[in-house]
Amino acid sequence: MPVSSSNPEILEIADRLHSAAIHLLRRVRRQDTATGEGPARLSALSVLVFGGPKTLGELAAAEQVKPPTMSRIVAGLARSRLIEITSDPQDARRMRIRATRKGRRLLQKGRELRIADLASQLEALPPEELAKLGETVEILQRLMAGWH
Amino acid sequence: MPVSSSNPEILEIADRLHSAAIHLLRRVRRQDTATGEGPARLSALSVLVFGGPKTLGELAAAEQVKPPTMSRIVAGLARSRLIEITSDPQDARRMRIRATRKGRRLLQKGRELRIADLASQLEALPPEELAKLGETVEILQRLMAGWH
DNA sequence: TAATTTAGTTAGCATAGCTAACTATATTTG
DNA sequence: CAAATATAGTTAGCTATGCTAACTAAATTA
Repeated sequence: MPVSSSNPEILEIADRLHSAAIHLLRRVRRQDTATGEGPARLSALSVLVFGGPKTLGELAAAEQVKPPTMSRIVAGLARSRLIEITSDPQDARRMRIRATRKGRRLLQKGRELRIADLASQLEALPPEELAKLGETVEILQRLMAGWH
Repeated sequence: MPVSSSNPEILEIADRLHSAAIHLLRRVRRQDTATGEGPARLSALSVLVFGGPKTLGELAAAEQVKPPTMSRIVAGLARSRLIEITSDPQDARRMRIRATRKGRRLLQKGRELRIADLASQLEALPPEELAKLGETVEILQRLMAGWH
């Protein structure tokens, strides 16, 4: 299916959606400095907290990075005691990586800062626009659940 | 107004919106490798293409990075002939930085790849949901225009 | 004119991405 | 069953991107 066949209206919406996502994340990312961890570590930790224990390879795939990159991210998280590593008894090559209580707490705190910042901005919207936003985001989430 | 007073409904919407933005950008970013330039350079170039010529300090502020960081990003873009640097005749300390034709072409190409990818995914939506998405994104854009 | 402020650079550090080459463990196959 | 192959992760070494501290040069202020 050639993408160039998209009609101009869809391209216009895609363009605005793309731009909105960029500006939104640029804004909320400013809260992350408070956690003391870099973006790659926070993102990997989030996968572990919300997706449960993973091997290094699974984590790398989820984050769309190569294994050597994830290897160092995991090393950093382990050094900060945010994750725990055990070896798989079925396969000694694999590592079992999971978030520690400290890791879950730190991620939760960082998340709350981002969400609270965003929510405080959304408060400026009139109720009916807010409701519409909520419905639309659900549409988007359902759509994106089928991606990859 | 303390953010912690946001009602749970707004927090829920903020959370979903945040998550949707993350997954959307993670998806479209995969197109960027085709440009041969890194994310910081593409983003700075985008500011120049859509916002017109800037000084280094203005660029750094727009990208929310410190001047030394932008200094190297600009050096990289100049080495690839994507931008052009002249000195301000009014103030010899300032640099006037602008995108070259090559820079505009490269940015446009990368943008098209992202937008086309996103648009092709949006085609799966029924027309009325697509229309609703378009309206909601406009609401978001108006809201975010007043941020910062 | 001298002091201060402003714009940008340089040096040096940490994080985050990659590929190529390696080790160690599993699996497959002759 | 032993040898070949495949798989999981690490190490080494490169580039890019973020920072702070300390610097140069130019403009402004006292």
